Amino acid sequence: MTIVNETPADEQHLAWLARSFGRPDYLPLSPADLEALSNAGAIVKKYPGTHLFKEGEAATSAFLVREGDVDLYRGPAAQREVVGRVGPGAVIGDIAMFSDQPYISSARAVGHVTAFRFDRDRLLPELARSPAITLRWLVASLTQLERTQRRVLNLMHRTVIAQVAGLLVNESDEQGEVALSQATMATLLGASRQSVNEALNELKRRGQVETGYRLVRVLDIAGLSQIAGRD
Amino acid sequence: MTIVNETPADEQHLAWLARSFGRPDYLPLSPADLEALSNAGAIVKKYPGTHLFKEGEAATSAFLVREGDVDLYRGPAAQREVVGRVGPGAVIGDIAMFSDQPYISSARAVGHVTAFRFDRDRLLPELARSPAITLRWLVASLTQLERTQRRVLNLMHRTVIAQVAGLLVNESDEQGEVALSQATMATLLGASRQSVNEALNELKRRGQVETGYRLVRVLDIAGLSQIAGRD
DNA sequence: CCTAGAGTGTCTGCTAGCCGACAATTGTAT
DNA sequence: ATACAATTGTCGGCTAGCAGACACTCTAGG
Repeated sequence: MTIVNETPADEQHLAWLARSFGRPDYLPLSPADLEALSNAGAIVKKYPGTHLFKEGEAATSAFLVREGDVDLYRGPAAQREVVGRVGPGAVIGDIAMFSDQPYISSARAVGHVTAFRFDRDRLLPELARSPAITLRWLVASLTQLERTQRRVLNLMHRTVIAQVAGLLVNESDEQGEVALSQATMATLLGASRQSVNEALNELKRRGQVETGYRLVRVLDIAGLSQIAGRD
Repeated sequence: MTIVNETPADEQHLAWLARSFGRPDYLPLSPADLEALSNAGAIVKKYPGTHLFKEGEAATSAFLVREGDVDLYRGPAAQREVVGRVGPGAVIGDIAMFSDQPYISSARAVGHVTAFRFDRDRLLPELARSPAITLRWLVASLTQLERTQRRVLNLMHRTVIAQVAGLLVNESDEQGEVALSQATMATLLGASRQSVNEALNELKRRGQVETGYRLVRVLDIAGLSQIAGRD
């Protein structure tokens, strides 16, 4: 994880994917749906460090994460650039699969991961049989599209501090903590490490966050949300 | 059309919608599909200046433009901010309709417009009956999503000149002309009018474009594409 | 307990692009 | 024709944020 200040467009693409698709609320499928789709794939368990899929492979499957976290990264394994981490509820690889394109990132199990794997060839007929589910997926993807566009705006002409605030609001866990290095946050936002650092200092000065090693603790979500602007 | 240098986030959202959805290649439906969906709506003809839908209305319908151009704009009619123009093949309003949200923009016929109007209440059952079409729509929307994200990158960290070049490449018609004011282009890109002007001058200096009143003539598409970077 | 590698805190340029302002040009409606 | 509106062309000032550099701090692995 060295590439930090040089964040080529492709890295950021990934960052985008992560930010947009990694969101757990992008869950187009209910348990009932899954029941109906049980023929379309299978549950898979992955040991830490193993891959769900790799960048560049033909996208024959999509995955719905059930348990555990998955890192999305790009580039050769040796110098991989982690670009996002998704947890239970996330659907990954569906775009590539439906669009019949190679995966644009690699997905690697962080801890023990359980996921439902949809196989393209089996899923399509199944969807043709269950239009309601297809429709649900469609609505989910359109919602996602809308959200992505909306988010774009919030990035495009917002100051780094607003972006950082937004990221913290979205990414903080139950304890209000965000366990990301400033460099990673910078990549996620498409900003420079220095700028993120500066923004964080400002927020710290205002008493809205505390920072630590690879950690940011959110103290005032309301305040941050306000800074971030509507989302 | 005064608001030019102040381009609030919402305006740009619209710009995004226009740029992303206005693209004629976002056509998920073949004539055969339409035939199958003929129960889901009806063909409508609009006189110049009339509206297909207005911002804020409940999105009960989506439209597939058949003939003529449609302006997408935002704000009160008096001081409307045109934010994009779409032609035949474009599908508009589908996001709002499927997501059950109000339209985010108004759509107004520029010339005589023929369009197919999908009515939500009739479309949904119809889609349930024709899963293949739903699936096609899904794939189209995911492709669109992917494209949008990719495009985001090209905007996010590219210089204005690169953005302008990209816009020209995408938006030029058969004669290699783009009939947009610099101010509109600026809004579309989320840049300032002045910067766009400067970029255009640079391109002109290099002999890659000619400019006129509300018009840019593309002389060297290859060159522009290269400047724009991969898309 | 030490040390190497990762991450953080800061500083000094530097520049793209924004903003406001205003003149010059082109279109359009009377 | 002619006046008014829309658009283009340009300046100068100003600021956010990037790049490079470097010291300092934390943490994990022997």
